Amino acid sequence: MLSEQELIRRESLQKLIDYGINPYPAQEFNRSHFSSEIKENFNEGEKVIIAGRLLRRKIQGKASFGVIQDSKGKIQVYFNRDTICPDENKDQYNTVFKKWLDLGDFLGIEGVVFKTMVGEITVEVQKFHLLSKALKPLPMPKVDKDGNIHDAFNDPELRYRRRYVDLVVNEQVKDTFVKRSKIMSSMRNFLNAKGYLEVETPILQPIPGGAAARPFITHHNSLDIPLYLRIANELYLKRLIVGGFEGVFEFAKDFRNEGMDRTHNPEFTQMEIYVAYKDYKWMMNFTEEMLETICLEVLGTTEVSIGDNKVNFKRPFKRISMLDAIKEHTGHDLSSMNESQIRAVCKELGVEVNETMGKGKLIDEIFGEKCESSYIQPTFITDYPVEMSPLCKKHRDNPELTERFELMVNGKELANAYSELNDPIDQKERFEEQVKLAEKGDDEAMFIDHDFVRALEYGMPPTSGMGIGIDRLVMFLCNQPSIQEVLFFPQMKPESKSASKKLELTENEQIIYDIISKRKLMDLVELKDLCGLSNKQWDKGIKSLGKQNITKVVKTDTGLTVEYIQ
RNA sequence: GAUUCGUUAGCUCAGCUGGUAGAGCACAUCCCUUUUAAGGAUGGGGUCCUGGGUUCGAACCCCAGACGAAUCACCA
Repeated sequence: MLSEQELIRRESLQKLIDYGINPYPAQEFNRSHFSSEIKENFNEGEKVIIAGRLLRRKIQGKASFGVIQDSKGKIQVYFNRDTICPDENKDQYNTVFKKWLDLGDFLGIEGVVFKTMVGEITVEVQKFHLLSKALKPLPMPKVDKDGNIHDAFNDPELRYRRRYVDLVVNEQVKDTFVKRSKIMSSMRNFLNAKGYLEVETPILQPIPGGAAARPFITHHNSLDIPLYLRIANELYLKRLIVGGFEGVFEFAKDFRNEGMDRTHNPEFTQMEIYVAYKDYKWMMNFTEEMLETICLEVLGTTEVSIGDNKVNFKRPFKRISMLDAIKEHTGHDLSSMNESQIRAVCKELGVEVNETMGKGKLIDEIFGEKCESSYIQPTFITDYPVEMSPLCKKHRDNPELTERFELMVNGKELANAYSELNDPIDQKERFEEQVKLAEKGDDEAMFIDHDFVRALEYGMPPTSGMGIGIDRLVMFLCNQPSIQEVLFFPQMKPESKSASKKLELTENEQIIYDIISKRKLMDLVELKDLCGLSNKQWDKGIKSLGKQNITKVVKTDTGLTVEYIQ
């Protein structure tokens, strides 16, 4: 069902066509300037050709002001009837411009730059060309002198579902995505400059490996096998290190079939990098250098506001081992405790645990509950328990720990890195432990990837690998509280199809219709009784019939009568 | 998954104790030649999220459902 405004626009469209104007012309439109160039280099009297969307229009008789928005911003345009129509025929202004154009249409404009009396840089239109007609009205937010936004288009659901509209009317949304793109190219440039190779590895994987997560599953018809959408690309990148590359990285879309909230989308982007002959200590230096460089390139500063916090990405970042972090925050030194002692600590601290958790998992729980959220400034948490990290080398000094770090920022994990496990026999055993977990019902335990073990058997040099969540990094650097704000098209439930046409009468309407269409005219109360419907059903039915112009309720001296309209 | 709040015109939102739905912007008609969110006059526009129920009467009360947001839980 079209709204009145949409119907009017379709009529205007037809009138334009009848008048001989093609509302969707094919040919290229050559511009001389972007809006920003005109404003940055004001040059009174300069002839310019611009193009964009008509976003505001104020008609005041023979003159009108408008605003054209192009990809670089907005600029005011001035339409004067006698400039546009120097001859007798004033159609171009009076009819084409005033009556048949609408807000949202794309126009090409040839004109001259000047400043209005109020001092705003403006293009006086000499000729305008319709480049594309818009049939739906855009929301029209306005900003007043005090910076208040009126009629803001700010319903998150509508904004995400119609991101194209969001981008047109909310400039700051565009800024976020421009920044996202800059962050990614800055990171890519940094990695390329270090001499590492950007690669692409399979998204459809027969064995989803490299992380603990539930995968999406699909099916390949001609092979007749299940395939999984990748949850990580770690195992493939490490195969490439086996193959002899010095360093490889990939910006990877990963997919995890888990809950959605403001920090989790089913598909998200991770950058993973693996560098031969390095360890996790080297990777810490590398990571902080990369992040500092990106901040300076994209923001011009290492200082970032994230919510109420000020975060500084200036090197060096704080480093602390997980056990030291726990000691610092709880006063408990777990380093020499056994499992039952740690379990007692959990109880004392009020950390919820269950019987299936081993020593490592207990330590991880304590850290997650008591420490994680307090690391606002970038901090490397190092040396995780071995059970939590089946792809990571055991610590050189302590076999219960691994050479692993996570980078915490604003109380959240941003990056995760290892000295990669390259002992094939150890790797196979760790996989087998995961299988035992799976048999116990852990639906996130890893599958055994025999080919990956085989690759390690051919020999992988010592390697350090790191994964960094791009969406989360963008959230931090753009100070956005939700992942949906940094994804163009966040996953959403499908729109309901309740808009399905209701041309036919409902059951209740049909009952009323059957009676009144034979009698043509009758008393309302009598009709209602004859129908035998409940009050609500009657009320809805008769109102709906009235709206569809099938019946009409007429008030008379004696009461109400219902009339059937042919 | 739990709790709370919300869903009314194209957009942003009012709508009291239940009594036939309102405003601003946008739209339409007319007037207006340099305006700064908003010039003037007039007018049109509604599945009050959906379905039931209570009631003489429901946008409003009750039940069920859909969708969304926030918080929490779970999860990287």
